[in-house]
Amino acid sequence: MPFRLSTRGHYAVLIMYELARSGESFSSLQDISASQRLSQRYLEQIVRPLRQAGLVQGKRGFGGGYVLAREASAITVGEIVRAVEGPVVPVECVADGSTPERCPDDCKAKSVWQKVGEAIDNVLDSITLEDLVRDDIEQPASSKGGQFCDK
Amino acid sequence: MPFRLSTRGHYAVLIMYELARSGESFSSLQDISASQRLSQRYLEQIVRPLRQAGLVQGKRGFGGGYVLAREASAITVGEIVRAVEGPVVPVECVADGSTPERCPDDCKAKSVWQKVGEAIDNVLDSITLEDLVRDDIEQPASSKGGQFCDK
DNA sequence: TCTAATCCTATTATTATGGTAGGATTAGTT
DNA sequence: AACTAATCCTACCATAATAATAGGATTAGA
Repeated sequence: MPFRLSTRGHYAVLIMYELARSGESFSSLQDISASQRLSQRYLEQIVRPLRQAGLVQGKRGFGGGYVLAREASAITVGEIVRAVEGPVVPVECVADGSTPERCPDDCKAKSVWQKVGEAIDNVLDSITLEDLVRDDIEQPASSKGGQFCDK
Repeated sequence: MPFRLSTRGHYAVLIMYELARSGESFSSLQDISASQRLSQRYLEQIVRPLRQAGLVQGKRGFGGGYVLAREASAITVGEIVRAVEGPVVPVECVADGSTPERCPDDCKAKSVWQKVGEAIDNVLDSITLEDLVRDDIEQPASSKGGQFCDK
């Protein structure tokens, strides 16, 4: 189906959401993956680009884990997704490095995909981690345990 | 690269664009694929769901081909993409048949993906084939030949 | 020194993508 | 009637991306 987000982007947002809920204290991936059936090993791979992008800070050794590198209000979902998955580019010919030979300037469909990309970025950039956490407070969860999607 | 559209959706729009330009006369896939290096056999597969969705009308035999089943102004890019690729569902848990066990009701990220999906649909549904063709008339192409993207 | 944790680099199974291929059917042309 | 251009239908396949798994190195608190 079109315009799919892979599990990497999906899980990345969920990890960041958990970190935002944990506030200042370091959360281990073991804890984050424990409440769900997600592989800790897989989450390690997903966290790496988040760290490299300066969105989280890792602390090694006993008692280590991750914290948000910034306030939750200063981190958008868009930053998270792009850090893990790269830029939002629905179709090749809209990408930065796309050669004009592969897509002539007068390609009319191009503007459609550009608009789609912008619309996606707009939505993602308009939502911060704080927004996600606040919603959680406003309408308290009826079910205990994790709030992750999918497996 | 998140939120990608596959070549099927991409090519489907380009096919429909060509049919919109051809007006009432039947255009063969051979003609449409000839100006580009797209496989006619592959286009056949892409056109089928368009026909099944009632967007185009096929005519067999010598001199056959395809025409738009409706006016270009009554066909949106969204219809085309969804006919070929299925509904716009960025993440599984937002899909219609998604089981609640796989995604609890209180999943906060869910609302994000729903908003993204709606934003994409809004853009795609706001653009008709006529819009694409009209843009083409307004700024006449400097290059002759096809205006397709990618290979 | 033990252990819990982050880090780093491969490897792998599954799935989706992007086609190709073979043929059947339809219908105009000669 | 034969030929040919086209749509139709079904299956198959090679490659790439996805989604993990795995082995191990490093760090640092207890």
